[in-house]
Amino acid sequence: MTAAEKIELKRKALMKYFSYLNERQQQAVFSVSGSVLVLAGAGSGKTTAIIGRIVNMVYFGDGYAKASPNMFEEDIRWLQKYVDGEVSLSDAQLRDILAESPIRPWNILAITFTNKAAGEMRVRLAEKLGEELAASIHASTFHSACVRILRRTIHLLGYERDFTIYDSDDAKRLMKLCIADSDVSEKQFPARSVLNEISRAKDQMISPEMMAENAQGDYRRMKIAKLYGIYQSRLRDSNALDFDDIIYLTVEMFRKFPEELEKYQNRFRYVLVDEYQDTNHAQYELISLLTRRDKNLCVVGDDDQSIYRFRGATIENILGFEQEFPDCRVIRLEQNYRSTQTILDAANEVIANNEGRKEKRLWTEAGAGDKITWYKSENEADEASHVVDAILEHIKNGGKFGDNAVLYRMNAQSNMMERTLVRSGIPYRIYGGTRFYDRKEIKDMIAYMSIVENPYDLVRFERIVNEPKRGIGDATISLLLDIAYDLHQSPLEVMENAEQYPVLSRKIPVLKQFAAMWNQLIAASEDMSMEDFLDFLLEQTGYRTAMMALGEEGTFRLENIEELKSSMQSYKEEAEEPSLGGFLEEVSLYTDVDRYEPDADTVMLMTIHSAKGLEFTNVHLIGMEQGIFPGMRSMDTQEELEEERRLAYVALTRARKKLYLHTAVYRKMYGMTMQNPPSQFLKEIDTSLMACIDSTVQEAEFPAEKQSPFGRTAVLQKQRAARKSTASAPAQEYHVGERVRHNVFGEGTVIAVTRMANDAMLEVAFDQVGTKKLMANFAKIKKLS
DNA sequence: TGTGCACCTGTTTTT
DNA sequence: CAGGTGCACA
Repeated sequence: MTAAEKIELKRKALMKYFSYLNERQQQAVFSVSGSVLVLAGAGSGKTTAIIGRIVNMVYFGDGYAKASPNMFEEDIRWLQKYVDGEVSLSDAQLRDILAESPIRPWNILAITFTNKAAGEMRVRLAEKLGEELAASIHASTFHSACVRILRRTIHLLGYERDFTIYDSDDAKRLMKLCIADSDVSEKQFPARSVLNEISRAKDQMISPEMMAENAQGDYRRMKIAKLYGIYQSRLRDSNALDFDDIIYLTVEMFRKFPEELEKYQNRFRYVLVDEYQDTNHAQYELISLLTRRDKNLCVVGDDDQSIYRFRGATIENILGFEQEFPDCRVIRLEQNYRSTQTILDAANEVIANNEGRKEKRLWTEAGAGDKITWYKSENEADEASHVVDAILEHIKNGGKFGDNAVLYRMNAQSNMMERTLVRSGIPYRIYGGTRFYDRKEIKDMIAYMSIVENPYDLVRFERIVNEPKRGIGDATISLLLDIAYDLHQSPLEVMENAEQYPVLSRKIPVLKQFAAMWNQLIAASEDMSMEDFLDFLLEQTGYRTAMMALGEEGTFRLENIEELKSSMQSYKEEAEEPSLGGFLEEVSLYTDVDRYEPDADTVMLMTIHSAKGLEFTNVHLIGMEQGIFPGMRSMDTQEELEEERRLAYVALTRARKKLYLHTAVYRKMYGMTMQNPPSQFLKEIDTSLMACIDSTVQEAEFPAEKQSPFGRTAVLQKQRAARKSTASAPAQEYHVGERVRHNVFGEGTVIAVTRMANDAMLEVAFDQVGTKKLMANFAKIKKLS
């Protein structure tokens, strides 16, 4: 056997090992060294390929590209048998024969955007590689990776190691304080938009000084640069970082301290970045610094799914990758394992209208499948009941609620949908909106715990110093904060020494009292479990008493705080060295998508943005109208329109089997009724892929229809459909004791009838599923006579 | 300092 | 329509 043949044999064995992947995915798996761009279309088995790639690196190293012909005769025979399928070899045996300097797992850095994605990656790696090997692979988000680096090195930039992380709400509070102390008004410079500009600047690695320089002559930008400067110095005073700082400061630290960079280059010799289309410039810079020396960088992404431009993601990172890394390999994953060809055709057709993209065309072996359904409704109520109809139809055919997702462009659109689902007794969950950790009471608790950990945290201090009310008002707070800023002291110190500051004289007792409580909390935090400390805090601060006084609402809030305790418990179970500080850090980097439970058998409601990366058997896309999707503000520029189109592409490709598109002729928005034409994206889909169900009333528009022999009935049917999409008996006909049948819940007995405006609420004891409340006009129920 | 009412202004949000 | 904000007044 020649050397070339031996190498070939090794490669065949590797291909056999990874035969669960298609050819393109295998290419990605075997491209271990150098720079690699994987363009992974929606549903193309991207994650499977990434996991495979890491497994290959850890088990076999660069054994595919750099295979040596050195093998024992014995091994050759075994390998030949393995390739021919005559024998199966264990992972260990194969590694023995095939590995060429396998990569040590701790030399691999795998970066994702969400905690969920990172967690999933760790789980899947553990399945393939075993706990031990998987644990030493550094798989985390940009932000947690950088936080870890900064905990070690941030003192080089003059921050303390135990810095606090501010979320956007904290940042906004801080910015408001900055604006209040400057010579501009919040009217001209809303905190939100100033922060946005600062955020974009940090994405570009622009410092306050640089911004001021660039802004010469531009009044607005000069003022913003000034605010940026104040904001940064106050962050530093509070020993706090905002989300953008986490990346910005890491890059800055690496730029200023090459010896630190080198340490991390030695540690992370192989870097993999998922969702590369969503990276911003600073993140690009970070990756570029880390991989500058060894050049082992693999990025995976889909330019067509770049939907976070408004948050600073630059699609140019992925589009320009080949220019930045001229020797890179480009691998396209276009075979889709999720959707039907019909859905893919529609998605391909829509996205093909974009100019700035890398050509890709998704295909599948799954077959054409059902046509896409376009429901034309009269208004949003009608639209919602069409969705409900489709869901109930699916249930009737043996499907599950959890197979269905309702996706929309704006959170506000969920309202009518939610009401209609409630009335129909369909279980659902809404994702997005107010996150658990965004609830006021939770943030208050976090704030109390934060100032115990870090008394310099001015923003969290400001948040709770008068919550519950203690007679420390805005005027006092702002005086106190000014002193703290000027003396670089913590508000705790200022309060303890309140008598030294004449301006505070009238408030000395309350301030001293607060300081005493604060110190008491600090002491307690040191010798109590986290949960006990939370209870203690709730008592000492008077928060519990204040909540009790609020009645029902307060009870609800206290329940949420109780739930925070269970977060603490699960944190303690998972963390290596649990601490209050660690818990606070985890909480600050945690988001609601992490709470997504695909197993719950409920209909999922969410924005298209939050649906990215998820898949559902049936997707109901509501509000496919000009002005909503694409949104009013996105229709002016080509770039924004293309982003909306990518969003449409994401939405369409979420569906496995069935896709329902919905339009309504009239839609109430912001309290007024709008009349929007169907979305241009809908029109970009070939009509042959769609079946249209029209329940609008259009007599005036089609006078010809009236004259045809069937016209009258057609119009009548439409009118009936428009009025009510389900044929149910009028409310007044239901009485207690009557037997009814529900499409989903089966038969049952009416046990209560509550009359309402022009409907009635029924309580029905169903034989199989127990008692349900239904609106007589909306639920699909029928009297059994 | 705390409250209530008139006014205004509305995308999307992985960390 | 609805939540957030600013301002006037107690």
